[in-house]
Amino acid sequence: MPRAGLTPQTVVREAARIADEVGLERLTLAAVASRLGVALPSLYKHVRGADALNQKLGALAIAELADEMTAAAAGRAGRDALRAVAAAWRDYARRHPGRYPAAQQVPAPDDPEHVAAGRQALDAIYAILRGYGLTGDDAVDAARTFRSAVHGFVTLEAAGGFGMPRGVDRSYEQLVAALDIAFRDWPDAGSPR
Amino acid sequence: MPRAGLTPQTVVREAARIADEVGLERLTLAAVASRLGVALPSLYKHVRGADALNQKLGALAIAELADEMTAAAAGRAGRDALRAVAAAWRDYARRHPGRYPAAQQVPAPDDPEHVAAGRQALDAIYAILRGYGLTGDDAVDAARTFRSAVHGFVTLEAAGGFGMPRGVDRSYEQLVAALDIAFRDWPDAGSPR
DNA sequence: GAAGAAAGCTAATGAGATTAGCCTTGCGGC
DNA sequence: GCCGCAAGGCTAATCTCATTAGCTTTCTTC
Repeated sequence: MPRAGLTPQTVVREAARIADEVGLERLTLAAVASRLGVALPSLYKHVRGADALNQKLGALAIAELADEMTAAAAGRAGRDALRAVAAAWRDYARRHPGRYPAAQQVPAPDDPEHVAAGRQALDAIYAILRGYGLTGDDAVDAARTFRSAVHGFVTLEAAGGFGMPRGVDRSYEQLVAALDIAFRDWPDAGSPR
Repeated sequence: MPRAGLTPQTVVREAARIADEVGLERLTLAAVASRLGVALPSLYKHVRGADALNQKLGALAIAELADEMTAAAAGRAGRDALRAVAAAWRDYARRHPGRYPAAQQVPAPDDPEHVAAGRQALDAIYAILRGYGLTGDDAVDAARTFRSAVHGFVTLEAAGGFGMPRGVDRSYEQLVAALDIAFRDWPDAGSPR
């Protein structure tokens, strides 16, 4: 029998596809093995186990997300950049409902690519905030606010948490507009920086 | 041997305690049974299974959260109410790291108490927004923005997603201040209401 | 063409969820 | 007080999934 020719990468990629199809919480090693046409224990030659697969999936996802955020920000500034990155973020979460939650894991310190991808995503946000004149502690606070608002929105949306008939697209536009207003008139923390 | 004297309520409450101790994802029927001093299958006389327990846990949690939000809002208005409810929300999430994520499930339509608790939490938010003069579609958008920002923040915080040394308490204050600014100067959607 | 590492396999173990079916407790009605 | 019976708890069995151990086979390299 010829070999299946697996690599850690093919395993993680298949896991990503399955996660998007059935949801991250229903991703199992058994399903990955079945889809790749191998017996379950064979996967252990490529990944350390279910936890490690999850972490690698997170690294893949945050790298993809960071790339799309960076691309969206390219050539834009201020409110345009804010809107483009926010749209790219939500779009990624909607196209990849399984990968997206995996992307939110804290990068594993022993995986330099994971750490780098996390930093790239964060850098895309800081670049936007520079356009609003926000730096230092203000930028940290504003970046956390941006991440919170956008992440919270796409998470609640994915969970079906928005029941009212009011259009969700419209609400997201309003949320982004609210961020724009807040960033333009960023509240003074009332302490020296 | 005397009976253990379980009820659906005692089972759910013990599950809530365990979830807070070890995390919702590690909550198992086996652990609940063990803590209650019964065999695992005995639980099925009180809850339909693991999924149902999770849903009931969500109902318990959103009811608790809604109560604390309502209490925080009592006697306050405007920015004070906003700050108090936001603080109560984050506080609940920190005190109950296992219950909190369960509280985010969409209420089961066949559980009237669950639905009512969800509505109560939402009403607490609408009450705040009325203080800012936000009603109708604006209130829907603003409520989604508030939920997104606060839920996103506490979720990222719980996941350890804020790595920078900047104090997280301070960032939360700034997020709430940003919401205050946005609500006071709510962006016009540019369409008739 | 042989050696050896790498990749796959089967078998075994163990946690957890679920279902079926038994046994007993303890309450309500007499 | 006692009887009946519903409800609560149990054991046993089955299933899925994760993990480890150890065997076999396939490539690759010299």
